Amino acid sequence: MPHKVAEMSPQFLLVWHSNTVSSGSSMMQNGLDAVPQTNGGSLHNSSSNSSANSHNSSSQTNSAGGQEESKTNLIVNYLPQTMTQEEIRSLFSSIGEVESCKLIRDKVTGQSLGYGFVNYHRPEDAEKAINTLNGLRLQNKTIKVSYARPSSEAIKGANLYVSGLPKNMTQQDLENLFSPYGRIITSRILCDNITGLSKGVGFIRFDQRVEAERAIQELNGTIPKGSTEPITVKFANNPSNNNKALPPLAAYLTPQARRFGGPIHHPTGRFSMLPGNAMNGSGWCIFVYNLAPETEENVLWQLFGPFGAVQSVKVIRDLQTNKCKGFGFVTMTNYDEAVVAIQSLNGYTLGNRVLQVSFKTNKSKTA
DNA sequence: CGACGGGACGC
DNA sequence: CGACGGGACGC
Repeated sequence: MPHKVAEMSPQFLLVWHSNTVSSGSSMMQNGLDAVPQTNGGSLHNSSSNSSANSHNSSSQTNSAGGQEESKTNLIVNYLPQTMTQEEIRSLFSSIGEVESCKLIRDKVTGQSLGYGFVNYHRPEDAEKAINTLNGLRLQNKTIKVSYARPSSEAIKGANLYVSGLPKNMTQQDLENLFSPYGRIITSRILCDNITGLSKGVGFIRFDQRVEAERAIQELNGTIPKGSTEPITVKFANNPSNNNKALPPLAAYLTPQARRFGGPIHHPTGRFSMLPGNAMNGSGWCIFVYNLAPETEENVLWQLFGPFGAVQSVKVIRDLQTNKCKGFGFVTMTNYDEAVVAIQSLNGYTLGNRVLQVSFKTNKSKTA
């Protein structure tokens, strides 16, 4: 059983909080908050969605369309904005051989739409990817990994916006209210950021458009049991027709600069501890020492992902035993984020081992 | 105590 | 009144 981050000492579990899209700037000044890990050894954020329930093996009974659901094809949601297709491939390849990988980008701007597809050769790898990568924190996001449904027109536009909910209604209450009308993919109740109290507004995403339509017909204007106010149920706004803060021209006049996270700050001459060959042109290589023999790549993703853009991770194994030789490497895109990760994770207790984390040096057995 | 990979230009 | 953290089906 591989170690999970959640099993580590809680006081060391650091999570990156930032509202800014990672642009490689002054991230060191921003706060790192210690996050008390609720026990359980799982990073899965089951409170924010319900898809796990919907994708049990029992749900493989085909729904109306009669389409067989793929057991190798995954949809990945809530990806960090800067994450590239190759980084996604790198992440999912840590589980097993990936057949194909596709990050969905805006057709005109080229910006990531924050989701993509990963298809494995083997169903067991897809299952393992869900078990180990769903809920993984990467930068300021918590990714979601679930089986992709067969693509069809029937599943599009099935997201509902619900308002007028009683303030004491829970996510589970909301699901109970809507579940008679179809298979719920995600649900959410919006809460005030400060008070944490419900805003009486939520979202329900159904599997099928027709399910959403029927829920509107049946529930819009009705008064939930125990409430006095009728709820409004309608289709959610389409994010592509966003009326958000004007996405000014400048934003996609220089998409390249953003894609690569902005200028890299070379520490040359300004610091006594030079990373030296830690920088390999497209990232900063970090050495992680004192990993347990059973360590798998996903552990490194869990450790470093919250601190910023991770390009790749590697657990070094003995060729005969296939056990980790006690160390590994992580390549991060941005120097500032790498520094914070090193400062935060060096000395971190993983299991019963104290990690040593630093920029990679030149040391090697043959040199 | 221990400690820094490995694929591999090839169109 | 309200619009997610977060553009969910191949952009």
